[in-house]
Amino acid sequence: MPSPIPPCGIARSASSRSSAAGRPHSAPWERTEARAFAFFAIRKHGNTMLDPKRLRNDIETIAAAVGRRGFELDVEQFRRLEERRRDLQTETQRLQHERNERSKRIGEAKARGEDIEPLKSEVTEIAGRLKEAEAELDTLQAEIEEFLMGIPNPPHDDVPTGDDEEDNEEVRRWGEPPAFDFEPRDHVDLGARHDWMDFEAAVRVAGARFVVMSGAMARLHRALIQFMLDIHTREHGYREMYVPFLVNAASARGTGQLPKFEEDLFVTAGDPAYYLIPTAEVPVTNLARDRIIEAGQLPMRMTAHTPCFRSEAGSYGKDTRGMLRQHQFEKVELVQLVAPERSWDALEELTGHAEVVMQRLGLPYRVVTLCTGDLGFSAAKTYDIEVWLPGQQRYREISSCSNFLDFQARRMGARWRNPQTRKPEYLHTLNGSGVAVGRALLAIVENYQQADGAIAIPEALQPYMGGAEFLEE
RNA sequence: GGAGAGAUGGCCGAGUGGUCGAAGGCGCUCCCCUGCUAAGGGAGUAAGGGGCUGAUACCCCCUUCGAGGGUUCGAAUCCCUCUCUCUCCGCCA
Repeated sequence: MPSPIPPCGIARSASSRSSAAGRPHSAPWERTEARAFAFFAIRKHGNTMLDPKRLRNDIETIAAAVGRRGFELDVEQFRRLEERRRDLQTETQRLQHERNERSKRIGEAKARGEDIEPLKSEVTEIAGRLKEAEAELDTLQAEIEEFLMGIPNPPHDDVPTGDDEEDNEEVRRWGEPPAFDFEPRDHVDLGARHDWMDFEAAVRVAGARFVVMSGAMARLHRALIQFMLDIHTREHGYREMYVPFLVNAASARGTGQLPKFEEDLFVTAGDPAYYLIPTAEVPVTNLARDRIIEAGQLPMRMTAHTPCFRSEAGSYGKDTRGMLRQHQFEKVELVQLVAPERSWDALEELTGHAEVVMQRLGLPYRVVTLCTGDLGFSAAKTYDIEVWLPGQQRYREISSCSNFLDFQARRMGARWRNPQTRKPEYLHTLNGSGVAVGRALLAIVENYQQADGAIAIPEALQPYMGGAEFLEE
């Protein structure tokens, strides 16, 4: 039976990036959403973001790995909880068995026309004890879930240990920062020409962290989107997707925005609430939620252009000038769903796909491996692509490419059927920006600026701009 | 917004209180037959969790028929609440 999901696939994660180290996490049990999800996880998938079996068998290794990201896993606490859980669960199941057996016997006795009253009172007594045991077990399991939910994805061995972006490891550079024989301006100054970028208008219409673009600049923005989508669909084998920009809570949970990072999201007022997507990763990766995908359909490579909405809570005062950090921006996203053994290769490929965009645009960039302190909560490894910004004289993130292994798949129930075992198993998810449109735009403006304030158009983009070599009007 | 119907395994679809984890079909796996192909015959085939174990092998057990709660000795089946889907009407594109 054909899956409604088209064959294709890559993924990324700016959102999941919201960090393990950066933000103080509130304890899960302090939030009702976390509790609700804990039950959800138990009932729906019976697991959490980490493989519970692996935790039981090899908790020391996991503790050491997440310890590298500054996360202290309380091994003793876990063992205590687990021991109690095992006893309680065994007892509960014993009582359930007892009840089932005796109820069955009542049915048989009744069929024979015997007196069933004494049997009934017996089962009633068992049911009473069972109810208590079940309630206690529920409470305990919720507690364990809360404990597990707070554990980040153990970083891959390759990931350098570090505190913040200072400790990220440069992998490679491409291109040379342009040498200007004049003082380069930033995109805010350059964008003021012809009202190409109007931040004041945006404040009147919406507020801070928005932009209004007009004329050739608006067209350039649109051209970039077409350009990127064409590359990924025609050359890299991705299927173009159009997806909802508002998602339900289950999807926000699936990719990890909820429950921990709710304050990063915009939410609608109605009931049920919708969440404005902070990245296309959310609707696209969730296409696989609660599904079993046939092996022949993997790898699934999907690309989507979407707006992204972020509250940017906690980044007050950061990057307030210009359009580097906005509440609304656009992105062409790459998402891949792959068989587990393929995911590390897929991460290299996916990162390469994003790099092609940079190279075609002639934008100097470097690739860094995020250190443990900068790594997003759900990612096992992330490459950031950073573009050179003459206005800031430094490299800034323009794409973030991550392998989540089975971390996301586990919590959203995204599986594939392993031909070897014939069993459904969790698949691996990846995603990456290919690339952020707004940031690509301002990178072009700054890197292609002329002494007189004119902006040249990268050659590869000219066909998308009616053949023009400079932004006009 | 008004009225009605429905939600069952990878998919379709039976099933109105016990022997139903669930008929049948499709799909899939293995075997047989057929000189390729097509067709045919047989067997098997839900997921999650726990226990046991060197074991992701057997075996035993528990849970799950949209979600949650209730009635009952016993619930896919009865009751309540919620969510979603479909059809018709209205409304708006």
